[in-house]
Amino acid sequence: MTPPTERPTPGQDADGRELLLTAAERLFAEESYTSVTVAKICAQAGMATGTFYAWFESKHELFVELVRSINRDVRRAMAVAIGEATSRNDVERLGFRAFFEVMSHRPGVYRIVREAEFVDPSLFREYYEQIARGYARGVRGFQQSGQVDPALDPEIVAFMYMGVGYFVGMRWAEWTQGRSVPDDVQADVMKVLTRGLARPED
Amino acid sequence: MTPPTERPTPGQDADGRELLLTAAERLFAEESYTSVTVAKICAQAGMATGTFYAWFESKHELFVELVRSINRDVRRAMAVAIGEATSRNDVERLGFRAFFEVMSHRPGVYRIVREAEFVDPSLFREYYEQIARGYARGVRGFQQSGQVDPALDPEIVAFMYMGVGYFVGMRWAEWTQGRSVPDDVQADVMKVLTRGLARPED
DNA sequence: ATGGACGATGAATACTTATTCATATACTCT
DNA sequence: AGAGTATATGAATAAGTATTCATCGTCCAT
Repeated sequence: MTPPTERPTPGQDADGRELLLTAAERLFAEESYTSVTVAKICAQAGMATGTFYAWFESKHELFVELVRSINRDVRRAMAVAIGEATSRNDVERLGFRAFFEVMSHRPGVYRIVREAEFVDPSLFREYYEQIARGYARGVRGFQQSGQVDPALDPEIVAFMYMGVGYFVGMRWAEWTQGRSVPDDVQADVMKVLTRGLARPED
Repeated sequence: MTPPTERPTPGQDADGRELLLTAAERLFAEESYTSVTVAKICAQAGMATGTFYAWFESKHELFVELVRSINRDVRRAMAVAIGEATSRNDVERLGFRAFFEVMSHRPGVYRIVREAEFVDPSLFREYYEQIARGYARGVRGFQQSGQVDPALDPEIVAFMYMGVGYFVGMRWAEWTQGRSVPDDVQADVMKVLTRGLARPED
């Protein structure tokens, strides 16, 4: 009824929201939205079922926040990895590597993003459209500096990037035991994209 | 209230399974597995709830059969479209076009395939691994005939194809009103893949 | 006619699960 | 110590839904 304090206590005050989000991530990474019950999340977080509603309005609200926080983490990890790099080759290589690394180190985290399509379709679109805008901006820059064929539509290229990352990540970071995308797989992906997007005359 | 007998589907014995599968496809294309109830499927198919279990063991069994039949349909449509074509350019162009056409003409059908990941994960993997094997075989052939860089791993290329088809199809065949992938989008996709997979010396 | 096979029916069952609420605990300030 | 506040508890509630079952129609071979 009374919503919890607007801003979580600044320190590491074992915020109930954080606790629940962490517990939920672990569970949603393995099981579907439907089969992960509020009771299970609370058990995993070490609290009673009713406490859930002191921190979240509903199971759905927690899921939305979880997806948004994953989005932030992935974007930040890629931005940090890319750092000051500016050449297309470096940016692409470091970006893909960071993306695959998140998928490997937080197993199943991307499964959650995928399931968002069925839990909250507009959230799912929001997620990918935001990422696509960022990629398209990058592509446009490379077109201006002559590193990408200017005849290509940046949005199409962005969706191609995402599709490749999604499927290759799913296959090698999630479907295999090693749970990390091997270097030679990344190398082949880079090779195809490097040649595929280059200006024709090169 | 209901006509005397269930209307015999033209040309076939009025198989309850077919009726239910068709009704279910329409519903699953729009709503999630959870929110499509057995009662709704039966209402859509024009039969009473209990009748469902005369034709299927469970809601889950119907879903599995639906995904398998979509898989067959997609593969057949692509095979028919490709026909006798043998050049890489024709095979790719016709294959992608056929795939996007299925997504456009049976709106939401691919949503069902995607949701399979959460309803029955092994079914989902089975689906994509089967398709990947087919694509990889094709890629290997093109490598032998010198139309694809022989240094690339066919399985990696297959997953890249699938990722691109998946995301581009989702964005242009499902997220837009027109609900069909425009020719210039297909052209850009083809351009990138054609160059990206070609042998380096070309 | 008639028996019975094959479906069809839809109310009843059995179970699951999100959410609420009356109550308890812990901690802070005076 | 006592009042006040924030958070925790977990049993009870309410709603939803897959599946079952006793019963009913329709058709066809005898």
